Amino acid sequence: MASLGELERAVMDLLWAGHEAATANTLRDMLATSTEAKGDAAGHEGKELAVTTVLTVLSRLEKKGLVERERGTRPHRYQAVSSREEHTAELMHEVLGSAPDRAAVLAQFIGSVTESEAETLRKLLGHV
Amino acid sequence: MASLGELERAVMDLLWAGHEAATANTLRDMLATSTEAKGDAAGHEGKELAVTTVLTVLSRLEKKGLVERERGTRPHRYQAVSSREEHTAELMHEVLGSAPDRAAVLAQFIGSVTESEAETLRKLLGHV
DNA sequence: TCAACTTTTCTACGATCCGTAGAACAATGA
DNA sequence: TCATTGTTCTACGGATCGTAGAAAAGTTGA
Repeated sequence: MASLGELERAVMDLLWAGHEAATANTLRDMLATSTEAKGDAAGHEGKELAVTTVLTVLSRLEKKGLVERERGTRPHRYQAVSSREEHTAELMHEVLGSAPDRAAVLAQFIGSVTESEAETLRKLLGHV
Repeated sequence: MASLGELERAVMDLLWAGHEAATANTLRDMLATSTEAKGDAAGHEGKELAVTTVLTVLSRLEKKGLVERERGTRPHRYQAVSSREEHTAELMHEVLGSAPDRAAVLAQFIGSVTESEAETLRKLLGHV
């Protein structure tokens, strides 16, 4: 109930990266130039999208609770409801929460974490 | 690229729970009775599905790499490729992996973990 | 070997989601 | 008030999923 499409994700990435509230037009331009000019790998973006397209995805993202907009200003300004980190962590909890044996999942999870991440975790858990 | 539909999930739950390889017929019966007779909350299951329906989802799950089948025996027998825990942990890694700042996500994640889970994690990380 | 039955594969349809955008409507500025 | 800019409505095509019939393939008792 919170999976994103490719364009939706691209928009969230911009909102998360930028980040102050942005208008649909700004986002359209950003989408047109982002990841472009790299000439390298699969140039995902670089398409000149119609503004209505951007507005549609923004509405959908709003409905999903990922984005909120200021309706006061005229060109509405959109921003992410939570940071990418919060959102991602929340997703992780969602995934974890759907399991009957959380401890076992955590064990499995920790088992395949890089050493540096393990170190990060140890610090975060600050075992006294 | 690994999100499951409602029925697909129900089938995986059975394969993960039961858990020896099962035939499509067995699964159909299990789906019909599982979560039924509870008369309580939303009785999700309890539908008598057509066997072909079950076979279809099993094929799709196979294509997704979540299920494998023994083609030798005649009623093919299906089983989960990995345990629910492995799968869930993998999903968590997938979610985490898509973030630029993994450490920040982990911090956020740890921040909202229950104390008992924090304890579990400390043990798993075996300080020192 | 053949008919009857079981199992699997093929094909398909409706619902929902997502990318995409035109048409229509609303606000704003001159 | 009119032209411009921004927003909402409506819609369509592709993909995924629940659902299952039709057809093909395999199995088995006689």
